[in-house]
Amino acid sequence: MKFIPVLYIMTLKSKYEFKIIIEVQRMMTKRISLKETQRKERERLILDYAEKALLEKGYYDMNMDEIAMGVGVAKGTLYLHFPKKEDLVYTLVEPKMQSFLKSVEEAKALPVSPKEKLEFLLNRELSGAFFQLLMKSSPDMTTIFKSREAEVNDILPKIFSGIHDMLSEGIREGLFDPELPVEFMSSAFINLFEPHLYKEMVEVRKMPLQVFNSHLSNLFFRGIMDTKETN
Amino acid sequence: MKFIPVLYIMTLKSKYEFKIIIEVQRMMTKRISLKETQRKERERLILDYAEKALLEKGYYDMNMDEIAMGVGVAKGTLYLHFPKKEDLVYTLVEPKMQSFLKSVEEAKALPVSPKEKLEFLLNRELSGAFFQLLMKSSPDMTTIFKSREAEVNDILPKIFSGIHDMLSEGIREGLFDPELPVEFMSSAFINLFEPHLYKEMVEVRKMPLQVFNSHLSNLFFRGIMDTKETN
Amino acid sequence: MKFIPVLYIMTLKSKYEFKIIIEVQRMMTKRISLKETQRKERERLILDYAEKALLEKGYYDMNMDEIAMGVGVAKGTLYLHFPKKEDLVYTLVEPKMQSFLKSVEEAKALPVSPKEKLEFLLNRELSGAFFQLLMKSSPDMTTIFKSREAEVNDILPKIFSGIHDMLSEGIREGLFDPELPVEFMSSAFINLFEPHLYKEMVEVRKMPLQVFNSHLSNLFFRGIMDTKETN
Amino acid sequence: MKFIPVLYIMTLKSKYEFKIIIEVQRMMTKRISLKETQRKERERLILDYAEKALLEKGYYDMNMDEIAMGVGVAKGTLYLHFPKKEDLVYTLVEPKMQSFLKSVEEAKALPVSPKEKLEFLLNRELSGAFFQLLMKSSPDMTTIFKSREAEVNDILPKIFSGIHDMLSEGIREGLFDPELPVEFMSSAFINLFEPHLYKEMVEVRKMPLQVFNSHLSNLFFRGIMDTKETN
DNA sequence: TATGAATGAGACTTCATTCAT
DNA sequence: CATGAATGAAGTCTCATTCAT
Repeated sequence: MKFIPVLYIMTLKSKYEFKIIIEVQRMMTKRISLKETQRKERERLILDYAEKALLEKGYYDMNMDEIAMGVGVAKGTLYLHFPKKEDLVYTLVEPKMQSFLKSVEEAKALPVSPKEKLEFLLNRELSGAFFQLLMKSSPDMTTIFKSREAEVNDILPKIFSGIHDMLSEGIREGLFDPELPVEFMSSAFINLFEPHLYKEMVEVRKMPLQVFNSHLSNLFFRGIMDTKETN
Repeated sequence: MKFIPVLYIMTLKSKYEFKIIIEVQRMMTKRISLKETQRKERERLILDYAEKALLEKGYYDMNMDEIAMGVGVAKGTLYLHFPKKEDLVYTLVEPKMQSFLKSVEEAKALPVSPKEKLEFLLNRELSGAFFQLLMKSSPDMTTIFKSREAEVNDILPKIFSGIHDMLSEGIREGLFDPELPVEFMSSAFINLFEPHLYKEMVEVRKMPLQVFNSHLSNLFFRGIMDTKETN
Repeated sequence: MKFIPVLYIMTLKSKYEFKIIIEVQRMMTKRISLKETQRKERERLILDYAEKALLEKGYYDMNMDEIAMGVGVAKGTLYLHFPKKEDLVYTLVEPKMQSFLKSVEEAKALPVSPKEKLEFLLNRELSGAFFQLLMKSSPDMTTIFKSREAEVNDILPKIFSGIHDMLSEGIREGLFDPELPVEFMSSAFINLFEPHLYKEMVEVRKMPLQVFNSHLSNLFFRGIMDTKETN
Repeated sequence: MKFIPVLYIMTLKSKYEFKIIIEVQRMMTKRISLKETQRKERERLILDYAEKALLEKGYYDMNMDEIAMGVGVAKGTLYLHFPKKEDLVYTLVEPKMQSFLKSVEEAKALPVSPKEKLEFLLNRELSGAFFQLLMKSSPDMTTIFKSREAEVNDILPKIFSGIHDMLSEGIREGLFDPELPVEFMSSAFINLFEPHLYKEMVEVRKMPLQVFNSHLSNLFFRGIMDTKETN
């Protein structure tokens, strides 16, 4: 059992003491909980809460106090897991970049056409992991990532070159317009993961994800298609 | 005993089932009570220092840096106790107003003559709590308390009307001069708490408080006495 | 003719220029206006405006910008007349103290009873010059006057001792209660000039000044009267 | 020509007769125009520097000290031009939104096909003013603009609906794929202004702007083209 | 190990005062 | 002389981070 006191006193005029306990129980208390498991779990909780906060408020408006309170741990505990605010955020972003990279590599390895490879990537990553790109795009993140330049520069270029390869392959196979520079295509492809369109269509207008994906994929592939092949 | 737990849950992750127990209790656990005691002590230290500073220098010339330094804590610590400078000062003034009001009400309830009621009030409050009136009188305070208008307007009018009532009672009973407007009397009575006279006589010239009080009370009651009654 | 541009632009969205001229004409353009006269006049305007501001807002909430704007001169011009904000305020207060002192001395010299002397003083100064005492009482002023200690200490003691003398005279003549310390009486007398009572009665409740004065004088003199004389 | 003189007289001494002349005129007097020019110039310098800082570091990492230093003025001077940090940034963003809106309206009014209208818009605004969208997209900006909600909500919806109209027109004329929701198209169109692609291609890889534009326009219009019309 | 009170650097902003025009 | 833009010291307040318990 764990206690999570979440307390926000608005204007306390009383001279008396009080203690508020919010008792949080897990849905299933399986008791397999070794210390390390607990640690991981808490880390998960922190990261989940932080992700939401980051997306909603941005790096600067999300503060450590709020996260500690939201997760139900002390601020000090946060710092046991993540020595810097920056670390917390980077820990959030890094696995998303890794997962994206993994998807890129899986896509590349598929025994299908380049177009289908890219569509696979789009389907796989659209719904969740394009997070990092949002992050990378925010000017804040640029600042934050400066201190992680080495690590970031290990992952992102691999992602870009993977995409680049699939697009080049498509050009070589006469599928994609050879007059469009590959870099242009790849940047535009990356842009598809940009969260605004997704948010607007899927979250606000409730367009089913599959429909959204198919529109997006149509838009892009028609756009880069080699139209001379139809002649 | 009165408990005011004000709970404001901001955004709790919802993967868990919540059971909320609001357990309100007096200081019992040693650990907590110790901390809480320390907290109170520190708050006392801050308030004491701030009161001195406020009286000596006024609201604007007293600055948070100086208070922090004087108390021996960091600036941030001050803000842990009092979110705004204003709050610090208001916390200083509010209990004095409350105490004054309480004394007024006690005085009113006494089964003695109006004159004795007012004398009781004078004796009770002269030595300490007339602070608020100094405050209210300074033009700064008027400005500062604008944001606390509601609270101030809850207390002060009660004080004034309480005094007004006792004076009216005295007039009806033929003790006080009916030709003096009650408002005049009550303003003059309030003026007795003005700290200059007190400071000069009691603090500077070391007049015993009781002597000071009796002079003051003499001065006032002779002043407002209905002299025609002797005819 | 003089131009006083008083301009407060709220949210200017226009890309165009504009100039606003407020032309202020004197009621009677006597053209006797030597430079020095103009200078004096402006100084008068500044002081008048500053006095109002000081009374309404206190020392810190009244700012030089506002005064300059209110008077219709540039901020720099203010500083030609008064090198420091402090100087401006002191220039405001000083003549009031002087005038008060003069009245005290006139009162003392009158060939009438001490009570009548003090009543003369009350009548003379109540309506205007008790200003300085308000000032002296505000904690701000204490700070400000620190830099003028020498000057202030030249005037105020004379005032107090003048009043002291008249009261002592009254005691010697058997008019005032010999059991009340003279210092107590004099402080209480000074307190009569405290502006709250005046404001409340005369300004808010529109009590005629003469009535107010007579009440005040009644209150005080009955209060300090030697009641044994009636025996 | 439009003049917006907004006059707010705060408390003018009333011993004088006033004649108020509101004389509105264009820059004529050399002196004033000189000063005004200087003012404008300095404001330009500040805005330029701030824009750079904002783009590089984001709202929170750009600080007023740094900008003042960078521009070579004192911090106070900054606040002479822009009362709040927010104002500085909004002043940066607002004209870009306005210019974009204007371009949208011009585009709509052109006597050409919807596709050509949108291409005109793309050509016109790509190189400079898509700034606002970057801004609007950053989570910070969402926060910042909360205080300007009214103003922002006056401009942005007009932009979106203008684009929406041109796209709908295109669908009606059988140019654009009727199976793609207009909202999808318009969001995708807006996305074209997203600065990453531009930066990468034009600024980093030095692709000529016209080439970049033509690629972009190709990509988009092929993407949304109604392909069934060729049948 | 977990806590949360304490810290203090640093951000924004104000305003008395100066000074070039 | 008069002006008012420019200055910068100083104040309030926030929040990432530390550390004694």
